[in-house]
Amino acid sequence: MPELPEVEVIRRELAPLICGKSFAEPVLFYERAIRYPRPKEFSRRLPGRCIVELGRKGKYLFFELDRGLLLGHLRMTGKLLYCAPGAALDNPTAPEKDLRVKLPFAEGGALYFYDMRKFGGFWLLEDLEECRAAGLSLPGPDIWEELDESTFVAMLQGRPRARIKPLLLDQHFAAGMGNIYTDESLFRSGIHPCRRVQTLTEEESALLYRTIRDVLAAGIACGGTTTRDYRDARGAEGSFQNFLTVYGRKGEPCTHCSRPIERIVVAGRGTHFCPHCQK
DNA sequence: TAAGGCCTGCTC
DNA sequence: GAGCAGGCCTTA
Repeated sequence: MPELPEVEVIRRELAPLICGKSFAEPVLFYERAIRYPRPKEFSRRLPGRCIVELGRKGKYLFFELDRGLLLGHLRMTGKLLYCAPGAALDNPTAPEKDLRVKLPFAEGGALYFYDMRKFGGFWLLEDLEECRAAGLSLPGPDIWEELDESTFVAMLQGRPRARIKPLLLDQHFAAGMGNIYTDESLFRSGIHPCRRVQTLTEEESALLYRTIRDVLAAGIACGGTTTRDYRDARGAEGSFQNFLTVYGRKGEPCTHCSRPIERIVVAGRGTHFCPHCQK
């Protein structure tokens, strides 16, 4: 599922391809993928608006327009594929399978939004003030772009009672971490996912920050993690799944101590860890 | 803090 | 054929 590295890979691929282009009339195959405003209003307002810049905050894509802002979120199974003018769409499955929205450009070419599970969607805002009306609560600081070590450690100190894994997954605390990269970061830091933040030493908090950065950097360098559905904007798979140490490896030997990896449920999420190496 | 809801396809 | 997978919102 797309987490920060996957969304960042897509952003980097798409930016040079679509910046400067203007949207034409969208084609909605699944209207509920348009979260705000109403689908008809969305289709009326979007055409003619030009993409100035493609940004990212947490797992949201920010299409900054000459007027307003288009937000996109892929949730679990969303894919955003770019098709150049006159080229065949390089969809690994059938062209129509799971296609929810087509966003054509006036200059030719189009973005295709696929989403098997229909969780992802788009919000068209005139400005950031409109978020509340759109039912959006914007994420906290991006953990890759907007937080340095001392800030992150101080933020942790402000949440002493929280358990570390649910806190890392809280997008309002810090944006970008999902289940896979959180489990990997905690294993590589030797920290048990259920630890209360107040039991972490300052050294452990700092190590966790640096480990998170290393893991996210590796994920980005690998083009993301494809456990099942994820594809980048060209339809290609990532390769970080080949370097996972705990996620999806229940029962397999720990890469460090060879004892079996365990899977428990923490705050409703499947959580993979090594009980021997993570304290 | 925890749960339910949104979804579909795969696993048991 | 039920239950699980999970990001993020809402509700309790």
